[in-house]
Amino acid sequence: MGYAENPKPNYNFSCTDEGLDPSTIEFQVSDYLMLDDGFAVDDSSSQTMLSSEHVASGSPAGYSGATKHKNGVKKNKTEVEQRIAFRTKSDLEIMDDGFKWRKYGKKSVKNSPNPRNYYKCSSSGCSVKKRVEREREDPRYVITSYDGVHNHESPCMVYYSNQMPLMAPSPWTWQPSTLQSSSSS
DNA sequence: CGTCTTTGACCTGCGC
DNA sequence: GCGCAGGTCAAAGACG
Repeated sequence: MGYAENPKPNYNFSCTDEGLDPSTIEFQVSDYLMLDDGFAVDDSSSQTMLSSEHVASGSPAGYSGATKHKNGVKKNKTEVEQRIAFRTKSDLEIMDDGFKWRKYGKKSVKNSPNPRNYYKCSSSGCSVKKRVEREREDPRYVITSYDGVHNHESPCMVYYSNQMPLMAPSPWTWQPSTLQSSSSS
Protein backbone atom coordinates (compact mmCIF):
# COMPACT_ATOMS: atom_id res chain seq x y z
CA MET A 1 0.00 0.00 0.00
CA GLY A 2 2.98 2.14 0.47
CA TYR A 3 1.83 4.33 3.31
CA ALA A 4 -0.17 6.57 1.10
CA GLU A 5 -1.40 9.73 2.65
CA ASN A 6 -4.87 8.62 1.88
CA PRO A 7 -4.59 4.87 2.04
CA LYS A 8 -8.25 4.12 1.72
CA PRO A 9 -10.96 5.65 -0.40
CA ASN A 10 -13.17 5.89 2.61
CA TYR A 11 -10.66 8.02 4.40
CA ASN A 12 -12.80 10.95 3.52
CA PHE A 13 -11.34 13.00 6.26
CA SER A 14 -7.92 13.04 4.76
CA CYS A 15 -6.47 16.47 4.57
CA THR A 16 -4.42 15.42 1.63
CA ASP A 17 -7.21 14.21 -0.48
CA GLU A 18 -6.99 16.61 -3.33
CA GLY A 19 -10.38 15.71 -4.64
CA LEU A 20 -12.05 16.25 -1.36
CA ASP A 21 -14.60 18.91 -0.98
CA PRO A 22 -14.83 19.77 2.69
CA SER A 23 -18.35 20.94 2.28
CA THR A 24 -19.47 17.47 1.40
CA ILE A 25 -18.13 15.81 4.48
CA GLU A 26 -20.71 14.35 6.74
CA PHE A 27 -18.79 15.11 9.84
CA GLN A 28 -19.39 17.10 12.88
CA VAL A 29 -17.90 17.10 16.27
CA SER A 30 -20.89 16.77 18.43
CA ASP A 31 -19.15 16.29 21.69
CA TYR A 32 -15.75 16.09 23.12
CA LEU A 33 -14.30 14.94 26.33
CA MET A 34 -11.01 15.74 27.89
CA LEU A 35 -10.03 12.64 29.72
CA ASP A 36 -7.24 13.30 32.14
CA ASP A 37 -5.73 11.08 34.72
CA GLY A 38 -8.91 10.62 36.66
CA PHE A 39 -11.00 10.28 33.56
CA ALA A 40 -12.28 13.72 34.20
CA VAL A 41 -14.98 14.87 31.94
CA ASP A 42 -15.01 18.35 30.62
CA ASP A 43 -18.57 19.34 31.12
CA SER A 44 -18.13 22.79 29.73
CA SER A 45 -19.98 21.74 26.66
CA SER A 46 -23.53 22.89 26.62
CA GLN A 47 -24.39 20.10 24.26
CA THR A 48 -25.54 16.71 25.33
CA MET A 49 -22.77 15.38 27.41
CA LEU A 50 -21.34 11.97 27.28
CA SER A 51 -20.77 10.21 30.49
CA SER A 52 -17.63 8.26 31.10
CA GLU A 53 -19.71 5.17 30.76
CA HIS A 54 -20.55 6.19 27.26
CA VAL A 55 -16.96 6.59 26.35
CA ALA A 56 -15.92 3.46 28.09
CA SER A 57 -18.82 1.74 26.46
CA GLY A 58 -20.45 0.40 29.52
CA SER A 59 -17.40 -0.04 31.60
CA PRO A 60 -18.15 1.70 34.87
CA ALA A 61 -14.52 1.75 35.74
CA GLY A 62 -13.63 3.55 32.57
CA TYR A 63 -10.21 2.44 31.44
CA SER A 64 -10.03 -0.28 34.00
CA GLY A 65 -9.32 -2.87 31.43
CA ALA A 66 -6.08 -4.50 30.67
CA THR A 67 -3.61 -1.68 30.98
CA LYS A 68 -0.70 -3.91 30.39
CA HIS A 69 1.64 -5.17 27.79
CA LYS A 70 2.31 -8.74 27.05
CA ASN A 71 5.84 -8.44 28.33
CA GLY A 72 4.49 -7.55 31.70
CA VAL A 73 5.21 -3.87 31.54
CA LYS A 74 2.29 -2.27 33.18
CA LYS A 75 1.34 1.16 32.09
CA ASN A 76 1.55 3.40 35.05
CA LYS A 77 -1.36 5.68 35.57
CA THR A 78 0.91 8.68 35.56
CA GLU A 79 2.25 7.68 32.20
CA VAL A 80 -1.09 8.37 30.64
CA GLU A 81 -0.46 11.87 29.55
CA GLN A 82 -3.77 12.71 28.03
CA ARG A 83 -6.96 11.15 26.91
CA ILE A 84 -9.37 12.71 24.57
CA ALA A 85 -12.68 11.33 23.56
CA PHE A 86 -15.18 12.92 21.30
CA ARG A 87 -18.31 11.94 19.56
CA THR A 88 -18.81 12.60 15.92
CA LYS A 89 -21.79 12.24 13.73
CA SER A 90 -20.46 10.38 10.78
CA ASP A 91 -21.25 7.49 8.53
CA LEU A 92 -17.61 6.62 8.55
CA GLU A 93 -16.01 4.98 11.49
CA ILE A 94 -12.57 5.91 10.31
CA MET A 95 -11.81 9.56 10.06
CA ASP A 96 -8.42 10.63 8.94
CA ASP A 97 -7.26 13.17 11.49
CA GLY A 98 -3.98 13.74 9.79
CA PHE A 99 -2.17 10.87 11.42
CA LYS A 100 -1.63 7.43 10.09
CA TRP A 101 -3.16 4.67 12.16
CA ARG A 102 -2.62 0.97 12.16
CA LYS A 103 -5.45 -1.21 13.28
CA TYR A 104 -4.32 -3.81 15.78
CA GLY A 105 -7.48 -5.13 17.29
CA LYS A 106 -11.19 -5.40 17.16
CA LYS A 107 -13.33 -6.39 20.05
CA SER A 108 -17.00 -6.69 20.69
CA VAL A 109 -17.78 -5.12 23.99
CA LYS A 110 -20.49 -5.84 26.41
CA ASN A 111 -23.52 -3.57 26.46
CA SER A 112 -22.83 -2.60 22.92
CA PRO A 113 -23.84 -4.34 19.70
CA ASN A 114 -21.08 -2.56 17.86
CA PRO A 115 -17.49 -3.75 17.95
CA ARG A 116 -14.73 -1.56 19.20
CA ASN A 117 -11.73 -1.00 16.97
CA TYR A 118 -8.24 -0.38 18.27
CA TYR A 119 -5.67 1.63 16.41
CA LYS A 120 -2.08 2.61 17.03
CA CYS A 121 -0.25 5.49 15.50
CA SER A 122 1.85 3.96 12.77
CA SER A 123 4.58 6.51 13.23
CA SER A 124 7.66 4.90 14.70
CA GLY A 125 8.23 5.86 18.28
CA CYS A 126 4.74 7.17 18.74
CA SER A 127 2.59 5.05 21.03
CA VAL A 128 -0.64 6.97 20.76
CA LYS A 129 -3.65 4.72 20.61
CA LYS A 130 -7.11 5.30 19.38
CA ARG A 131 -10.34 3.48 19.98
CA VAL A 132 -13.27 3.82 17.69
CA GLU A 133 -16.74 2.53 18.28
CA ARG A 134 -20.25 3.40 17.36
CA GLU A 135 -22.48 4.73 20.01
CA ARG A 136 -24.74 2.10 21.35
CA GLU A 137 -27.85 4.22 21.54
CA ASP A 138 -27.31 6.11 18.33
CA PRO A 139 -25.20 4.29 15.73
CA ARG A 140 -25.06 7.45 13.71
CA TYR A 141 -22.50 8.71 16.18
CA VAL A 142 -18.98 7.47 16.42
CA ILE A 143 -17.07 7.68 19.66
CA THR A 144 -13.37 8.13 19.19
CA SER A 145 -11.02 7.94 22.14
CA TYR A 146 -7.40 8.98 21.89
CA ASP A 147 -4.91 7.71 24.39
CA GLY A 148 -1.72 9.66 24.72
CA VAL A 149 -0.12 12.49 22.85
CA HIS A 150 1.73 12.30 19.60
CA ASN A 151 5.43 12.97 19.87
CA HIS A 152 5.56 14.10 16.30
CA GLU A 153 3.82 16.53 14.06
CA SER A 154 0.85 15.50 12.07
CA PRO A 155 1.83 14.90 8.47
CA CYS A 156 -1.21 16.90 7.63
CA MET A 157 -0.20 19.87 9.69
CA VAL A 158 3.33 19.74 8.38
CA TYR A 159 2.10 19.62 4.88
CA TYR A 160 -0.15 22.55 5.45
CA SER A 161 2.19 24.38 7.74
CA ASN A 162 1.85 27.47 5.65
CA GLN A 163 -1.79 27.08 5.00
CA MET A 164 -5.00 27.02 6.85
CA PRO A 165 -5.97 23.50 7.78
CA LEU A 166 -8.63 22.34 5.43
CA MET A 167 -10.34 20.20 7.96
CA ALA A 168 -11.26 20.42 11.51
CA PRO A 169 -8.11 20.48 13.59
CA SER A 170 -6.97 17.30 15.13
CA PRO A 171 -7.65 16.90 18.82
CA TRP A 172 -4.00 17.52 19.49
CA THR A 173 -4.52 21.13 18.68
CA TRP A 174 -7.43 21.44 21.02
CA GLN A 175 -6.07 22.87 24.17
CA PRO A 176 -8.29 22.54 27.22
CA SER A 177 -8.22 26.28 27.70
CA THR A 178 -9.34 26.75 24.19
CA LEU A 179 -12.12 24.33 24.66
CA GLN A 180 -13.21 25.99 27.80
CA SER A 181 -13.23 29.45 26.33
CA SER A 182 -14.75 28.41 23.08
CA SER A 183 -17.54 26.48 24.64
CA SER A 184 -18.45 28.99 27.27
CA SER A 185 -20.35 31.70 25.57
C1' DC B 1 7.26 -6.86 -1.93
C1' DG B 2 5.84 -4.18 1.82
C1' DT B 3 2.17 -2.81 4.60
C1' DC B 4 -2.37 -3.21 6.49
C1' DT B 5 -6.52 -5.72 8.07
C1' DT B 6 -8.57 -9.53 10.13
C1' DT B 7 -9.25 -12.61 13.79
C1' DG B 8 -8.54 -15.89 17.38
C1' DA B 9 -5.88 -16.56 21.40
C1' DC B 10 -3.71 -14.90 25.30
C1' DC B 11 -2.98 -11.97 29.32
C1' DT B 12 -4.31 -9.06 33.09
C1' DG B 13 -7.39 -6.51 36.22
C1' DC B 14 -11.52 -6.39 38.70
C1' DG B 15 -15.76 -7.90 40.90
C1' DC B 16 -18.10 -11.43 43.29
C1' DG C 1 -10.11 -18.38 43.76
C1' DC C 2 -12.95 -18.06 39.70
C1' DG C 3 -15.12 -16.04 35.92
C1' DC C 4 -15.86 -12.10 33.09
C1' DA C 5 -14.55 -8.29 30.36
C1' DG C 6 -11.33 -5.51 28.08
C1' DG C 7 -6.87 -4.77 25.74
C1' DT C 8 -3.02 -6.58 23.05
C1' DC C 9 -0.38 -9.76 20.28
C1' DA C 10 0.78 -12.17 16.28
C1' DA C 11 0.04 -15.16 12.29
C1' DA C 12 -2.26 -15.39 7.98
C1' DG C 13 -4.34 -13.41 4.20
C1' DA C 14 -5.42 -9.35 1.27
C1' DC C 15 -4.27 -5.44 -1.25
C1' DG C 16 -1.84 -1.83 -4.00
